[in-house]
Amino acid sequence: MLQYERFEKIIDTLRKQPSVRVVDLVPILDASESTIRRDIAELDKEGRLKKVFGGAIAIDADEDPQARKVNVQRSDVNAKAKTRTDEKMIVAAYAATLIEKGDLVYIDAGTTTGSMIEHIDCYDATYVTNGARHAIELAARGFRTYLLSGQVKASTEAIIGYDAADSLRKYHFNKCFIGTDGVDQENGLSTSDIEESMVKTEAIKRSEKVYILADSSKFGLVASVTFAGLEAGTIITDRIPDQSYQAHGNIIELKRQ
Amino acid sequence: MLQYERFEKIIDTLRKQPSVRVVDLVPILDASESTIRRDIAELDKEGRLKKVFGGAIAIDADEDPQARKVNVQRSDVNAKAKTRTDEKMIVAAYAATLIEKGDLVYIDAGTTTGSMIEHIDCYDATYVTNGARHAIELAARGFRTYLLSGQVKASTEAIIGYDAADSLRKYHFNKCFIGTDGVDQENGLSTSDIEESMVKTEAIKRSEKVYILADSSKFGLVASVTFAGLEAGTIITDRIPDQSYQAHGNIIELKRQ
DNA sequence: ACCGAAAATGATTGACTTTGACCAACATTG
DNA sequence: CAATGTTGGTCAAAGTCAATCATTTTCGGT
Repeated sequence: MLQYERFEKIIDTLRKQPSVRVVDLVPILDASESTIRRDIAELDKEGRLKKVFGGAIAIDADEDPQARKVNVQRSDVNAKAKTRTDEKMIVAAYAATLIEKGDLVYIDAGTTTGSMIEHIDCYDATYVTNGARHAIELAARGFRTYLLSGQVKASTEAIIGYDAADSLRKYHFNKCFIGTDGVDQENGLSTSDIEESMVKTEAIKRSEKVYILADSSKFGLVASVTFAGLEAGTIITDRIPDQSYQAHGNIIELKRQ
Repeated sequence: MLQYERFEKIIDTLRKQPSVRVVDLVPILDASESTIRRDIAELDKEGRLKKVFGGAIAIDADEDPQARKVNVQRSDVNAKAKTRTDEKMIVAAYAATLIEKGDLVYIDAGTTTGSMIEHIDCYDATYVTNGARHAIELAARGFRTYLLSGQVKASTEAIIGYDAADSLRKYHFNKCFIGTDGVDQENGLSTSDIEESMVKTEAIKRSEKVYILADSSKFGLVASVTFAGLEAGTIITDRIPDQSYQAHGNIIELKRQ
């Protein structure tokens, strides 16, 4: 392994935990204690971590690193939630009205779909979601709520991966509401996480009616992984920025210019 | 554990409670009294806490330093007016130290097990839980976290019922940490919700080592549904109120009378 | 492709630091 | 005042460190 790789792995480890011991790094880096000590000494000299007896601690030691980490990740979610609030809310509020008596509904994790929850008023329906926080809110509001199993992704509080996609297989939804990071003519609907995309794809496959929630800022964007084509469902948006998308015909534009 | 980690944990403990005794820190830090005394002496020298006879007290930054001095004089660790939360915290903090490298750990939903999370420092382990809030917190702190599938109970934010118990069946845990509403000689371990009890029973069945977290107030109580006998696992408590329980032999009592 | 210098690595070692156990002295409680 | 809990000092054991050296890898020059 390259010295550079070890440096990155050490720094990366200290991003995930406040401190690390030399001996704990041995199996991670597959290098001798001597080498790791030299690495830590070098990184300390560069000011990228603080060397202490027995190991190293992440820089900015004054702060409580645990609290800091939680705050950082929470603010990830919060920051995204605050951007384009109005547009998202218009989209979310309309989507919520589509839920009808007796529906089995899937609600994708994400900020836009999360905004739906406060607008939902159909108690004679069952809700399934992969958003841990969504599930808590839905249950607190008295809706019959089910959560998927699987790994929890910290930044979005979503259940993702193979396990989550697999636990979707028992359901046959009437309607599903899916968020997206990008809507593009050529590349369809895309998201930044491949494990999230697996869940979205599976949910779409298992639903009679598919609604994609995308505020106008998402058009023209392409994220890492395409999880479906534009024709996969009905796109709900506040405004279509580019008329060429209308050729698809399955777009609901809420705020006509 | 690095000296730095102990420092942080001591300071962290003092953020949650105004004072702490040396002997109470032993199970939390998994270090000897000698070491903890040295740590407290060092932290006192750095001005991050105030060393007093028997333990340490927090230095409240918001307070007027003059007033603080008065408090220092008056405040006596040995005049312990501990609340129930303190007892839960002692139990939870100790339980967290039991998690080791490579473990596959199950953490039951509930407040006592929830208190464990802030004390967990083993990043080389995998965590499975049926607590939606627990999963969010664990993931936010950077732990590899999995959530069970199933219905979400609003009042406890727990995933419960047949589906949850079923989704446990794929796992084989090294350790599980289970909360309980009652610990009784005759009626064993009990909880108030039959659907929660199903999950607890299944988790216990699927774990090599079983830890029951029960602060001293739980002894002698019987809730609606028994989910296991007293012999099902090791009971961790702050204090055993009735010596007759010691006949079972698998009880860890953290706070000697 | 081959060579030799330079750099990186892993093992070893003696010095140094930290830790836990012990204990006699001291403080607190009832 | 007796019983109990706490303290700081000492010591041996365990853990960690930096320095050193032999070996391996990398790299530039031929």
